[in-house]
Amino acid sequence: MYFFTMTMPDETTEAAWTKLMRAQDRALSHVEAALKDAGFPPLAWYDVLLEVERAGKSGIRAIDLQQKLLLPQYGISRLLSKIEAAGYISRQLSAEDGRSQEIVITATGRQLRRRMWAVYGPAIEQAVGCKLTPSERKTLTGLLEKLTSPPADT
Amino acid sequence: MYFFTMTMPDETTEAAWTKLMRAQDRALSHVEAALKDAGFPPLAWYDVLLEVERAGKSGIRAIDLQQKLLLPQYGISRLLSKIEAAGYISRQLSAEDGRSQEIVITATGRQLRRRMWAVYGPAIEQAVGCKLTPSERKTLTGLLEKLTSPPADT
DNA sequence: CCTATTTAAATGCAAATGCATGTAATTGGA
DNA sequence: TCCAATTACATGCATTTGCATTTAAATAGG
Repeated sequence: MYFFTMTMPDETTEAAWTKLMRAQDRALSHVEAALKDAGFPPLAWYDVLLEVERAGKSGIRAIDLQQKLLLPQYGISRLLSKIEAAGYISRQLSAEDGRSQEIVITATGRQLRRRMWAVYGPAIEQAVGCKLTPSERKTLTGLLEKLTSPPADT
Repeated sequence: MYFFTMTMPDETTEAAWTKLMRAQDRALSHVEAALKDAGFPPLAWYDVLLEVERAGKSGIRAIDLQQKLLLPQYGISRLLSKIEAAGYISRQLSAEDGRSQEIVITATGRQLRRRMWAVYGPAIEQAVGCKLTPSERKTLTGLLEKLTSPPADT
């Protein structure tokens, strides 16, 4: 038999929670704004292009993208439609699985990704890199990593 | 005369950026899901109710809420409409400034905030508190605080 | 081999969001 | 005092998102 206490957070937890929300919002806003100012599509496009580019010639299935990018199924579906319509990727039916599709990056897609990185990279540097020392960045990464660890059950 | 280098992020910066995005997404999703599962409105409602409650009898102006919560002007405007329609706050015209309104929490609003906290608190504890030691939480908070510091110009 | 279940992806519809603009009150010159 | 600029807030419209459902293909069980 178990007693389980629905423990309330202490001040250090509340503070960490709040700062996490604020810091992420700030950093993300900065990056999204930089992309938009430069006339580029949203960050999500970059993430897709990067993964699809990494997948190489054989491409990647939508469902695998979905898992990598942690987006809902309909989110990926519609995102791919837009990126395809813009000519940066192509979707071709999978030979093995008729339900599936292989997504491949196009030449202009590769180009767009590269040009976006020229804005995205410095924006990350401004939002995160230059605010912390290398050792602080490692510490931060380690602590955030712990937060991402599998949720304690129930 | 200045030379300015658009520096690219190193691996530690990229890692910190990525983890920040992931960890925040995880934590926020967990909390939002907990609230939704319990039949409560989104987190933003809580934030509003808390600030309005803190403001006490005299209330708080929409624009002050806007600054505290870092939401766009139209976001606050519509959010307040919904929360008011649900009966948790009341908006009354300001005596001093005819453009402005004083927002005050209602009894049921106070009650809702308290009931939400019973879910929100433990959810934060699960998402953040129990994953880190108190000293780690303090370190994390400090590092995130640095990220929120004013942006380096241009 | 045939049907029930599961899986991959698309989509209709309603709600939420972003952007630009509108309205009304206040402030700040000249 | 009068009018232009600013400030506080609301809202129309287009886009995006979330949810539930649909379609079509693959798999599993008998």
